Amino acid sequence: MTTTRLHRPTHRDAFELVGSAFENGRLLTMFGRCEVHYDGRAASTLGPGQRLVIYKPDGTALVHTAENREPVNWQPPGSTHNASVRDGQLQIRSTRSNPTEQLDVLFERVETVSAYAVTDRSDLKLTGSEEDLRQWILNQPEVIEKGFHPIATERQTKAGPIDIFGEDTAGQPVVIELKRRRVGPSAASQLQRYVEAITTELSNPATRGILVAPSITDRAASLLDKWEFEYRSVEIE
Amino acid sequence: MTTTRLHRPTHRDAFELVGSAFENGRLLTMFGRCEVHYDGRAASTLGPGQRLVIYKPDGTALVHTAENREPVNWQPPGSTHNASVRDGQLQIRSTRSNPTEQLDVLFERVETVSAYAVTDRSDLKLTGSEEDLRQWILNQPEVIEKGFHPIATERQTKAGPIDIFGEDTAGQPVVIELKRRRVGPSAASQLQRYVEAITTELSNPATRGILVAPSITDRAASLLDKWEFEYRSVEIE
DNA sequence: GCCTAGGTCCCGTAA
DNA sequence: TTACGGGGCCTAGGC
Repeated sequence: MTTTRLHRPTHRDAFELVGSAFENGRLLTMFGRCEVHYDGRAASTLGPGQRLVIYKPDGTALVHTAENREPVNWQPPGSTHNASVRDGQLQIRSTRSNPTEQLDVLFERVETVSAYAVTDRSDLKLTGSEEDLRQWILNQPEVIEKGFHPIATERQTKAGPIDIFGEDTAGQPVVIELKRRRVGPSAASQLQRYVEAITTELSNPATRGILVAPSITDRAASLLDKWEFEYRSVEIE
Repeated sequence: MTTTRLHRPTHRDAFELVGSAFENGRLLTMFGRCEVHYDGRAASTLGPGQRLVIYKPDGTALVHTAENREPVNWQPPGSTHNASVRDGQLQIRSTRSNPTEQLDVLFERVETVSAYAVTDRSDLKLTGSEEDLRQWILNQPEVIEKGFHPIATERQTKAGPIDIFGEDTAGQPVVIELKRRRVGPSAASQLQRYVEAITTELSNPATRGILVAPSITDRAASLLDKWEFEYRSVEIE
């Protein structure tokens, strides 16, 4: 029996199903009128209303309204769920530690509960990431400039790892920061921190910084200008 | 009739329900074996497996597996959903423009479909945000230092808006960057950009920068040190 | 529409 | 465990 469903159950019947779903590692969906209380890194309350609530076997909890991609409340994976019936409400509490957080969903009425056994899965294959852009550039370094010679990826510095580190035809060090989409000021600052670290480490003030991205905002461009860094427009494919 | 459900429907029956749910602004959940294809800012394929798929009346689409808080695939609000039956599969395509993106969910078998009418709602009240921290500091500016005098919040500069701008007892400008949680290098760089902008704008090299957060990483601390900025540890109550 | 930064960001990876 | 940066980030608020 892979799916168990109840329509407008009593709190006690819902409680039974929910409890066994938590025990048996089922994926659980609930729809009904509820209020939600969260306390942890922040704190929130959500007054009564109809929501779709999802509990996953990995400890995730999601409270969704009819709008937006983001859940209005949630608990990350690693939490533990616990159901109880009290004061005429079905309460489901999800707790975790580090940080200590607690999410309470109080159902006044449950419209539907469904428990699914998820056995069949496969993994996502995604292309177009920053990693793909890096490989594409390493395969044709001339898109940076003629004679550019990559030496290392993820080269460690005191400021963190550099996306691509290399040398130009004059043998000067080049720090490349890659972004797969349009960049703002933070990417320019990130590049600045890396160039600063390499300049210090190599005692070579001729170290160049190049920001590689499909496009760039005005403020980011003026930061690059100030620091005498360069920009290469590179579209991902 | 607020809820309509089908268990192991034919593709044609599911198609009917899905279509009317899209038309009538219902919140739709589906569970079944499907594959998923996405193309847009990136591109991805997800092989056959059992997933929970959610379609919202605002155009949101979510594909959830049994793990993680994040959907494995999705479409943001503003997309339009369209169902069809072809090649023995129930296909639901969600498209949007700017950027142009397309999400196809191909159901090989639908275990459950549910359509919910969501009429009852209320809004989230959240506390503990950076805005709350700002108000708390404005009410007692001495937590920054004795005699600190706030002048403006969100003060505009060429580099962007400053969280809190003020003066110290010596009448020197003070730029405050607030963070509600532990900060890393990016927050220090952000502060640096603002202090730089104010220093230039006021032609006052004595401009002070203060980072206010519950805690700080070593790299962030050494950046503050280099730029001669200060740090105040402030817990959000 | 773009820009900027916050977020209970989540998430993976490396130290 | 913490630190750091990517993300199809999403979302809100300005302009």
